[in-house]
Amino acid sequence: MNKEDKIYEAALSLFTTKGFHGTPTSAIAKTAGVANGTLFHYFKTKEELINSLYIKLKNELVVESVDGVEKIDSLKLKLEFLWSKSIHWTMTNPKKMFFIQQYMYSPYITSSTQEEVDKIKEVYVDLIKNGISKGEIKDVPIDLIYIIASQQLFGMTQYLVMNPEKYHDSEFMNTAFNLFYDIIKKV
Amino acid sequence: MNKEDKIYEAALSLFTTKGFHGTPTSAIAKTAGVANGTLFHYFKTKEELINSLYIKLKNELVVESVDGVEKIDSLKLKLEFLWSKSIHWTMTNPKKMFFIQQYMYSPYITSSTQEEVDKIKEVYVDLIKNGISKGEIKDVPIDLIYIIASQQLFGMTQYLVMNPEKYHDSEFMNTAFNLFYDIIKKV
DNA sequence: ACTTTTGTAGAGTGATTAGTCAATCTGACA
DNA sequence: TGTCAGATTGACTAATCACTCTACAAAAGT
Repeated sequence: MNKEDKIYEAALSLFTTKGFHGTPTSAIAKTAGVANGTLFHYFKTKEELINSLYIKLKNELVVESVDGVEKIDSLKLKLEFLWSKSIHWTMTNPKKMFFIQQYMYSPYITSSTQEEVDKIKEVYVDLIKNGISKGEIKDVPIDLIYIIASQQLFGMTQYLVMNPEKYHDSEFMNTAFNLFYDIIKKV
Repeated sequence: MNKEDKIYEAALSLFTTKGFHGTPTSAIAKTAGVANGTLFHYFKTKEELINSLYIKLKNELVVESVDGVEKIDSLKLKLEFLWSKSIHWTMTNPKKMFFIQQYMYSPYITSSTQEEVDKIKEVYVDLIKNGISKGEIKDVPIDLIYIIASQQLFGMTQYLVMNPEKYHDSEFMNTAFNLFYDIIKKV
């Protein structure tokens, strides 16, 4: 693994366990197995590091979840696909999701980072718009649907991380998806 | 206002805007209008301050939301009461809710604080248990319902803080509550 | 082969910070 | 009035930290 990725990995692990202020850049460098100066070669400041990491992870989640969704026709199945892929990503990378949740609204994340990340979510917003116009999704403000759906997904992943055996209980997972789908589907 | 409360107020404001590491205790003291030493008279460490503040706010939210709910009979109305009171608290104290969301899963919050806060949520858990046994709430694990319901509430408050005019649109608020209730009610 | 760019190292530094401490103040109670 | 516990102050300190700087190594370009 190259040094940049090692730094990302070390930062992810330390930020989630000790917090931003609780992890000196020196500790990140040490954990990553690189010199102090190397860290600052790749990232101008500590803040740039956390922002880059955030963008990287958000991208990773979306890219991996979306891959293959275009082959599916029905909206419900599309949603189920995205939902379960997102959850799968979380279950294989719990730290990463934890990081996202922890820093999503933190003051270390700059507004320009937030803007960049907002672009990524377009995929989902388009899907929702489409669903609304076809009358399959409730006609409420898109922002609201989006926030609520993602919060709901976060809640579910939190539960699954705490109760991992449920993840392999397909009956449970089915109920779980419906818990998600019921909010947004038009009755 | 006494000095302890002034410190709480200053800490709330600074922590949410600058983050935990971004606010020196000296800044908290200065904003609160007290001497540096006074802060450490009331709170042994900076960490104790953030933990006390967290507990204080969580308590405030629950106490203010729950007040009066016992007079209501129907489960749905009880939930609507709690839901709208929680939202009302958030709309009148957006900073406080923001603080809670920001630090809920942060490493500065110790596990003993988390335990203390968990006790507070018993009121809600009892309500859910009751609803399940009466067949009014979906029969899924309580922890799951609780997490999902609270995440959903958080999502709604986020939306309302960003779109405050909707808070006074009673038709919207009705739809919004149903968005909440639909997840948990048995069909 | 030579030059330029990029990567890597780690000691060093100036600034900042959490927490201490000794001193003074306040007010309650005898 | 005198005593005492708690409140308040702010200067001080020991430690820490983000970031710089200089030097060298490796690659890439020409």
